[in-house]
Amino acid sequence: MKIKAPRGTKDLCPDKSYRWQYVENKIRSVIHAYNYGEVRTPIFEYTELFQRGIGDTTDVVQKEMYTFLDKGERSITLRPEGTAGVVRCFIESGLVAGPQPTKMYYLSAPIFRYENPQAGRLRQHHQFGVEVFGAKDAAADAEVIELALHILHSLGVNNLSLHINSIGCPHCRPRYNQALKDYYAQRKGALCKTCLERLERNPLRLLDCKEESCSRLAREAPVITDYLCEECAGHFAALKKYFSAVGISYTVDPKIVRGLDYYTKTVFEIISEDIGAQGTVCGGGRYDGLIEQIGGPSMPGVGFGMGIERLLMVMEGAGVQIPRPEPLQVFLCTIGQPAKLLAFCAVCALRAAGVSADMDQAGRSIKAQFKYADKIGARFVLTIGGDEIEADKAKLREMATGVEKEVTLSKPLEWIK
RNA sequence: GUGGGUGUAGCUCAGUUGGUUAGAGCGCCAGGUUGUGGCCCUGGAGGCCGUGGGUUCGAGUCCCACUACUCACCCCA
Repeated sequence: MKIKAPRGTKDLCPDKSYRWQYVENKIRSVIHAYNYGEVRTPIFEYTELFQRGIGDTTDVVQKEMYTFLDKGERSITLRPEGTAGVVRCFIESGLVAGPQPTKMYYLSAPIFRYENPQAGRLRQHHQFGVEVFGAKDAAADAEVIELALHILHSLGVNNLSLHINSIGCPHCRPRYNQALKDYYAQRKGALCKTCLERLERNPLRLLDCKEESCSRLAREAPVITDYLCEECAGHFAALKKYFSAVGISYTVDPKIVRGLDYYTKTVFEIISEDIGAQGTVCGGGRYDGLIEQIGGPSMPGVGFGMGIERLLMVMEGAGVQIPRPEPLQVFLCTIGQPAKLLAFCAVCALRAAGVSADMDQAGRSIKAQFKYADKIGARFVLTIGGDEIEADKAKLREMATGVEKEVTLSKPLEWIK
């Protein structure tokens, strides 16, 4: 039985990794201007962190975590999202005592969820994400969303829509939940089975149901933005003002609820229509209670996660051309052992000077060496044999044109000019 | 966890109403004059036909189970 990669995981082979590097480089170059520093936290944490942070009753914590006991009987969990670990690090490292706000990002961080894989959904995926701690103004919400859009645009992705919502805070959300329950309680007959179950536990979820009868009810249901407290309503209004000030278009979508308990006030998703059913490329929002929840001071936070795999799918769908890496500059064909020694010295010298170079290591015929050089797309090929060694001259052949020029064998750095 | 689709060579796929040693193209390796790529020609390697049962004289082909991949629900990035 062949051993295969675990279900829901993907290898990234050399013929594709340049795409990831392109995205990563672009993200770094854009975020550089935003005053964010990179943070790298462990891919596993104590399980309790996620139970406290994400919420005990969420699907993620209840059925999607990779949790196990280590040899010291500690309950460990592979991180199912990025924010909790960064918050833990923020508190533990003492950054809480530094100047605020603190702005951090993580890039291509592996994320693990035990889900059933499908298009755009894996058991291990990778996220780019940002977190801003200690900024309560809606300017921070606006900044992270603008940052996400800026990065997407810089990657050539434009056919996306921004959906925003406010889900209130611990002061106003209970009132809305009650209103929802009252509304649905009078209409139980039209609800589907699962929605009847959701009614008590998480009424917000009913708004998202795809059943025809449920979604018809949802259209007439109370809207959360009508129930926001003064502070939350003001925050939401301020966010919209920032958007219109810089010309960001959005749709207010009361159906956006998010499945992580820590969100307050602003929540948003950036959605693509082109990559199948899992269209959310970027999602996030504000989490003003989380830092305190995890044992830090009472301090607001806002951030997002962006799925790298989905991002690449969107780029592919949009036909974005990603530049391929430079092919090998020089390949050395050799005949005989003395030529190999000489070639080895030459590739060392070329590489030391920053010129990519390689030589035959398979012990092949000259013809096969040329074929190989051709297949890997080498720009130049130079052949070394007895005659060349004796004369200290060799022909450097440009493969695309077939044009050859004579070079001095002992001076490899003069070959490529 | 639930449902649909699909599993034959590294890849894309053929394989007739079940019938003898399982095929093609591409790719890989090697040759086609002794030191030269792309085109062409020749040869080679590489498959327990996803796994396990069953029906049958005989199964890649029919039946069942399992498994993997895939799409979708749920949920999310």
